[in-house]
Amino acid sequence: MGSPGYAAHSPLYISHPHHIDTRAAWLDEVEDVKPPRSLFGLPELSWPGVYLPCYERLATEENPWVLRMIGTPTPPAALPSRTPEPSPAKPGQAQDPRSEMEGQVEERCLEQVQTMVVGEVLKDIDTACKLLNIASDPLDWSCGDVQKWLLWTEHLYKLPQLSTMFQQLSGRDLCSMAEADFKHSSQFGDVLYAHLDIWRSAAAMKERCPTEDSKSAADDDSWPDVICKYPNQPIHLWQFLRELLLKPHNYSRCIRWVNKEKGIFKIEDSAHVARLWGIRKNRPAMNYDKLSRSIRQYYKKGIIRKPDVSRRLVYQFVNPV
DNA sequence: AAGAAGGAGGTTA
DNA sequence: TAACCTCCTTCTT
Repeated sequence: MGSPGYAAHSPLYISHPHHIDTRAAWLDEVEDVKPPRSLFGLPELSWPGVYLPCYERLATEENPWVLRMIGTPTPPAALPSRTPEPSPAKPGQAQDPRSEMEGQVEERCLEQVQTMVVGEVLKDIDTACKLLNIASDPLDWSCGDVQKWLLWTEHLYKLPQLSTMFQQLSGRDLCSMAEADFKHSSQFGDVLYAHLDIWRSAAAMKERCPTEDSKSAADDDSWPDVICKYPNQPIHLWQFLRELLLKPHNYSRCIRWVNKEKGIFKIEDSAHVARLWGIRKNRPAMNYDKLSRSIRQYYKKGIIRKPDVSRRLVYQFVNPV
């Protein structure tokens, strides 16, 4: 791994960059064990002992979907972490039917977890596509789309500036580059390659399972009708902010609900939110001064207002979700 | 210093 | 024409 602290090929890192340290520490604990990679770089499910604690560590208030997935946390002592797999029953030795059943249950649980993780990764990609107005398949990206994706990835995962190194490259050009090319391009080239790899895997998966994809898109009610029905219509700032708010496990570090029922939200990182908006609108000079001016234009229109008790960087949707 | 408020003119789809 | 974008001044935190 060329970049200290970054675990490439990990969807857990991809979706949860603020858990890098924890995950890195965890990886240190198990660095002698190298799981086989599957789709999205997930370890294969035949490797349960090390896999589960990872989700437990991700299960924070910022990752409610992980909490949903694992349900009641299993006490660490009960997890078979780093415990050798039970050895196969020797001929003539009676297999304990109870442990066999537990094994099957565990396997089913793990399959469900993997399905949900993959689903969440696909949703995250779907969200990014809609926010950026780009195709989900990197092969379809124009040079401009590549720049948008690079800028977005840089800012979302706090990577150093990478976009200047891939000027004039289309998505197809980017996909034709080997991991080594990425590594040579930048200190964080391997991280970027891992991100791209996940997008490509997702696109390949969508191609294989178009029905599942359309089903998940239909189930996702977090997008306003105006975006789903008119995908090429320009997104409004208020819609953009709302979509960031509806994806707290991705964007809570820059914008979060203070009171979702009342529609009150706080911009935690004004520069970051402005940058994301600037990427979306192809306005490199966007800053919070300009973004806030646009928000204030909503006062007269009755879309956003300041809450009754005015606070810095806190606004309120007039019509809450 | 950073943010809030709002006027005014410009740009884009 | 709407929805910003940009720049600006003045005031507040």
